[in-house]
Amino acid sequence: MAAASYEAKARGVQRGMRLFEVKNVCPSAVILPSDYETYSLFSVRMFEIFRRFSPDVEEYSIDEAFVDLTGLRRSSHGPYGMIAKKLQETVETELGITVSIGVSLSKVLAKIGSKHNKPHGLTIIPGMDIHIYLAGLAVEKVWGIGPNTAAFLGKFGVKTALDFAKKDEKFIEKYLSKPYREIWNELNGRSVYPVTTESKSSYQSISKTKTFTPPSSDETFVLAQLSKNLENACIKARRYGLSATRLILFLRTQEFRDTGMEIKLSHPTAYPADLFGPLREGFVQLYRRLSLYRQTGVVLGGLVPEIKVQYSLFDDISKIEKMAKIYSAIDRIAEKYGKYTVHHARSLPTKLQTQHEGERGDEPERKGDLFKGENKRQRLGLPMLKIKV
DNA sequence: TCTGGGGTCCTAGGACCC
DNA sequence: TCTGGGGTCCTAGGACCC
Repeated sequence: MAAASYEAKARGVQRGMRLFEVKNVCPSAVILPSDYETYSLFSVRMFEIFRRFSPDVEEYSIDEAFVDLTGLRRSSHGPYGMIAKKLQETVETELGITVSIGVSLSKVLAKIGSKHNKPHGLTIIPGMDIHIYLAGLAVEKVWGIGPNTAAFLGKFGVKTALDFAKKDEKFIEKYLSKPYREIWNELNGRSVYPVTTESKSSYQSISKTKTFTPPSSDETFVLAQLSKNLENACIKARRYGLSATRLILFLRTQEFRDTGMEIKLSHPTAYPADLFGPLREGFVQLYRRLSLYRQTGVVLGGLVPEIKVQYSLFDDISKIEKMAKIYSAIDRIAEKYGKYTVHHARSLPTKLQTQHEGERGDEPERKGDLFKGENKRQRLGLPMLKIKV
């Protein structure tokens, strides 16, 4: 389970729960498959609204952004809080969704503000009030501070965000690395993280993993899972016009022991046919017959734009071109008839083992299961959007 | 959080070179 | 041949985020 409504959360549903657990805690829960396409449409519209208020918008994730309001009070004829309020109202009227906003001197403080009051919150943290908001906040709730760092800081009596902010520079320099020094500055109202406007150029890596229940020690089955991971990762890479120069594969056992390895590729590629060989070699080294595996994963790394791929004198160009043709045909078929219309025989043995009920299938069940006269968007009850194509 | 899936960045230490 | 100093690049792994 990836996300829960506020109502579900109130009844004890938590992020990362498995579906049967959700049903145990909250039998009346309505479980829906995710619909990334719709989220993306809202996301694009939301960022577009933000940009009406300021040109400096950092699209941080699909549902979050940083907006730099510095210097805009003049043109907006009002304080920052008022600009934020207007921004919030605009999103609500145009998109029919609520957003929570934090306004402060730095990104880390703005984040704290945005989480302070949800949903539909608007929290302004001026410099003189920083301590108020930090005092009641556990240090691990601060953006960038996780359980490990919180545990470490706890050894020095640092429990709250305020405890951390008040530590002197000598302590910070002595014990903490760059990211935490930066957070420390941000908490003290000194902005060190810029709002970066330019959208992230591209992926650094593409990964595909899959957990299967029950766990398996079947060599053929586990390798097939990896092959399928690889195929899926390659599909995504090709969609973004990227080729990989490294292949990482890993296996996770029932006991959550991970083993993995990285393989450097002789030339950049996004074709499974090029990668099954190395994948298999890696797998043979990792696989232990007596282990029970619950997850496989593949990461394509060292991604380079397809265009820039240089072939060496000794590469077989005609073979490469043939491969390109085959895969572009496969991609077109997949687009037209669905993802798994055509796939490699190597991935076939994933069907050896029936998956437990209630586990995710390859596609959300709802897709295609529409009533007459319905389309996906109407069914979700979404407001009509003007979609730029 | 008794454990789903997809990402990013930082750092220490080794390899290699002059 | 051995030793010392310094720079760069790469990799594994850690930590964190949505």
